[in-house]
Amino acid sequence: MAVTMRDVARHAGVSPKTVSNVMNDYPYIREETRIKVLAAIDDLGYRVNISARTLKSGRTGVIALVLPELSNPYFAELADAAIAAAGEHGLTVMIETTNADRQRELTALSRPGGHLVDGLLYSPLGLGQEDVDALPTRSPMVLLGERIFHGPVDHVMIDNVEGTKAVVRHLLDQGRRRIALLGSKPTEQIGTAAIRHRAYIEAHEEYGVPVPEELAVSGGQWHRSSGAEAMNDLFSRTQDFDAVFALNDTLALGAIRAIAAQGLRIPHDIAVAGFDNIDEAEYSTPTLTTVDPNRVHIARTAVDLLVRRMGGDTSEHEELVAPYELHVRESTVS
Amino acid sequence: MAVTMRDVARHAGVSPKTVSNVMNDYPYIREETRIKVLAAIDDLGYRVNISARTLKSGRTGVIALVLPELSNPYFAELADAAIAAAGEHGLTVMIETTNADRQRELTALSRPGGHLVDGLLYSPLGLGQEDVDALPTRSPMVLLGERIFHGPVDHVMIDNVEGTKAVVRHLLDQGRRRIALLGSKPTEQIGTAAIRHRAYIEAHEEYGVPVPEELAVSGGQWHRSSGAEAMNDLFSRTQDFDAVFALNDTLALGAIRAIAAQGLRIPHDIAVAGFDNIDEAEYSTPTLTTVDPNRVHIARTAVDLLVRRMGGDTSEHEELVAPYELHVRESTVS
DNA sequence: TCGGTGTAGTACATCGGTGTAGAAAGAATG
DNA sequence: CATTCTTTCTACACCGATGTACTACACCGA
Repeated sequence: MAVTMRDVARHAGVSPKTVSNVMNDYPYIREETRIKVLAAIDDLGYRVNISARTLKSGRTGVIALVLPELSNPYFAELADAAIAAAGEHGLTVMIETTNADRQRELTALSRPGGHLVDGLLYSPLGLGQEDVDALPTRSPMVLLGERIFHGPVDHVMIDNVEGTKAVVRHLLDQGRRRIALLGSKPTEQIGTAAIRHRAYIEAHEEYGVPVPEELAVSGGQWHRSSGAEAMNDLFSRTQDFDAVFALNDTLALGAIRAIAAQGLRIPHDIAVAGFDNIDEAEYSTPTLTTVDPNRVHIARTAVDLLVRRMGGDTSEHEELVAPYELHVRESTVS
Repeated sequence: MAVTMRDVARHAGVSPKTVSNVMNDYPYIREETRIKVLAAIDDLGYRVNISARTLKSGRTGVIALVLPELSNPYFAELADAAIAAAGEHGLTVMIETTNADRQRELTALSRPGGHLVDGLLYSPLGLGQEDVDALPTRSPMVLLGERIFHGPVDHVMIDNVEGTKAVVRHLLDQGRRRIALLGSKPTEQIGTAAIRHRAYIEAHEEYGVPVPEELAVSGGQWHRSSGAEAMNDLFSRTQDFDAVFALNDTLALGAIRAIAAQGLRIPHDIAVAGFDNIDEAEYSTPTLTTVDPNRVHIARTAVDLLVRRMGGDTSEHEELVAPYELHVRESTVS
């Protein structure tokens, strides 16, 4: 059996509550006693039982991060950033993946594990605005991503509109006039794809450049493989385009692969740009022009907000947008 | 305040214990009573308090996965596989990252969260054989990786020796005779780097090819950036090599970048091979020849072992090696 | 009729901490 | 000297579930 507070108390010759007080930095403890207790803790290798503490105090020191999958570098890097940010608050992160499945995302909201965590960072991909009522109004939670808006929770977003416009403008500035769009989701009115798609159209309109509707290709799961497939799809229909804007970096990297396989040169024949600025974008061949949504900022902001809510802050819910940054690399300029 | 078992019991007109019995599928319950209780649970939206259950039963349904970082795709993909494997057993995964820092890896072993998890999947990078005594002998744990051997725990390993030999033999078979080694750690006697380095030497010896000691370059953190730097290092010293074996894929991808920057062609001038078979290896330009250590197998094996131990199995500790697979791609053959 | 077995449910203690109230001792105040 | 305050520590109940032990009843066979 594990060592308990009782054991420590006996060993130190004090009451269990005094041990508890020492552990929780209760101010009125004689230095001598504190040392005695700490020594006993050390001697016996005592560790608090979080479950017991939780039962009484209601706190676990754990927050959950719910996201689609870690295989996607964007989410992996976001998770790393969130873990680091949580660590600064002394919190541990429990990661749950949903594969972007709506049902699994919904159950993640009501898991019994809900009792085990103090708060939730929630990044759904399968939900939609109609699920807004499923969001918990009482337990602390911060929403990430673009599937639901104006929910009863704090929300940290990527600056999709301005970020997308910046990269599309950049392509237009390079003289590209036939920019294919990779990864669109024609059936969806909401979500990241729809928002970026609209911004892509708006950027065209600002420049008075006709929107090449026929160059929009849907791209499934936004993996590398979908990027390559979508690209090959497009090639089978037309060669009449001089740039590709992929809705995320993995799509773009898959596309680069497919373009190279056609024997075409990037950016000379076709310029390619993505979105996310994953680590890989800086080391691909060619390096990838992309928008950095500022993961570190997002993670830190989200965790800070969550911590505030966990602390009982009930002020108005916030909707925050992280500042983006455009990184111009080889795939669009030579 | 949340709904408790008492509330449900009162609502259903039974004792709290009966509610507990219903929830735990205790066989001797009248169908009528069961329905009454389930209805009450539904009515009140009751969810068990895991902490309370844990306190009494000692089980949480959560396992921890300790690894260096998620930004490294190898670990991210391993984590995904582990989460999936754990899910099949109804377990949730709590991920903890250590940045390969020895101290943080050691504290991860004794965190208070230790009470919160039923078992531990542990993948250290900073520890060494001298830390073998720090491993817990009592709580269920499965060791991953190559930093410690013959510990008091189960151990699932990559087939580093045969995997490395296979890829080096492949390079030699292609007629390459001056194979640079990227990412070596000269100061370390143990660990993945040392094992793969030795296997690289052995493969040379099997073929009677002299080992080009001067072509071994150390590579820090095994990131893309370190790969590029190491490669540039090497170029600044010599051009007398016709292949590069990078000790992992991210190093290899960084190296590919640096080689391309020199205006050299892959594999014509220099062949490149890696280790890990991350998703990216299949979509890089050129695609990367590499060894697949079989993450899915590793994750599933490790979780299965852990579940057995959590179930109280105290049989002899196992050391298992996952079967590797060599993937030959463009970076070594044209 | 009696005892044995199986079914259905309950009472109570308990897991390991922490909040609350308060006791004991000495210091400060009037 | 009595009173109040401060510091230090303790006793006890309780968080919410579950294991153990027990009651009660029905049914069976002898």
